Amino acid sequence: MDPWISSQPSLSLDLHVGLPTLGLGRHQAPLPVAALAKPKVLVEENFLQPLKKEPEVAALETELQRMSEENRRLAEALTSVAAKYDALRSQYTEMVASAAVHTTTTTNNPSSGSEGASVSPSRKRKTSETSMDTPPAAHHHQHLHLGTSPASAADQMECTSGEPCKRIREEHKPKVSKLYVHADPSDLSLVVKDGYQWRKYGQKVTKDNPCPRAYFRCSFAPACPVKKKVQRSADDNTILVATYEGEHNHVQPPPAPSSQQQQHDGSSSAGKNAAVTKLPSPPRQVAAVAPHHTQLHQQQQQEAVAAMGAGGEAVGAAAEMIRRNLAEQMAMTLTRDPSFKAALVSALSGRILELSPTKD
DNA sequence: CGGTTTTGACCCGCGC
DNA sequence: GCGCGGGTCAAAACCG
Repeated sequence: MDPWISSQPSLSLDLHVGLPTLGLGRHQAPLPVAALAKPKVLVEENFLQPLKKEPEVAALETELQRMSEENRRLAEALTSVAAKYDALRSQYTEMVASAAVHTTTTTNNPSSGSEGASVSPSRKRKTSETSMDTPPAAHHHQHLHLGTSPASAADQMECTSGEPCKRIREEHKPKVSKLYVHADPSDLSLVVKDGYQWRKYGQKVTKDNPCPRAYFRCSFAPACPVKKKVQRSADDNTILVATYEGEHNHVQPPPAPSSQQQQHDGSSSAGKNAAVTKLPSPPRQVAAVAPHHTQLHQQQQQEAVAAMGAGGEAVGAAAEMIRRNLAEQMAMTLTRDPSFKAALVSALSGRILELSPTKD
């Protein structure tokens, strides 16, 4: 999400009050020279101030620094969240529009009915991700809104669609999460950049989707149980659906040291998938649900703080990292917040009612 | 040369 | 029990 945030129009929330806190690190470089040149002057200047105000001013300055830094972070985070929300909303609107077209033309078997209609209706087994009974947009709605536990969302779908809730087996399945990534439709590779290193071990053409599904294993740690399935959405082939199973038992592999902008492409070690990195912009994360990411971001943040404490030139990068992770966590927290979800659902459902001309 | 991708074959669970 | 379909294996090919 990172580089495109900077390209977003500023919300002008950064008041720029006080000293440029993050610039302090950079300003510290020339400072020692001046300090060495005339350290006394600075002290004397302070002492020339009225004795009454001196501690107040110092305290205020400190407070101002802290506030401005906090303000800056919050502004960044807010910008990120707003941009994400905007992308998500536009994507959702697209899906709703396409789903409306599908549902008005065919009530059942919305996926063009080419393959699904030819087989018997009971030819549906696991209902792992795309069942043919419900409009595909419904799945997207579920995953967009119930990001944290799509498995339970699937359960809910199963129950609401009239079938018995026989999903007990999935209870003890590894954690399943889905990630929707906007990708170039001309790009045939099924690579989703998520910061981890993956090794492809299989590819299959599934029945309900003409696009093949790729199977990946985490190759960063040999014992890592996480698996990933990537497949293009049946309705919108510009969307890659990555399904994660399990949780990583290791930290996120560090980004390539030279190219910091590619930090989320852990699978770029192989030569061919460079096609994905050629995307004009980083893949827009339409709906991200990867619970394990939060921990890793926290860890990254701690590392960044540690790097910041070390000082030097890493301060800028560390601060950037902190802001980035802060924004990530805020977005994650928002998407996890039930009240936020409820508000989002109500807002979007209102939007649906507006978009759909007449249904009842 | 080591790691990754490709791809056909095989395994296994589920519905009938 | 059989067939279908998803998931995995493993050998060959590929790549840096």
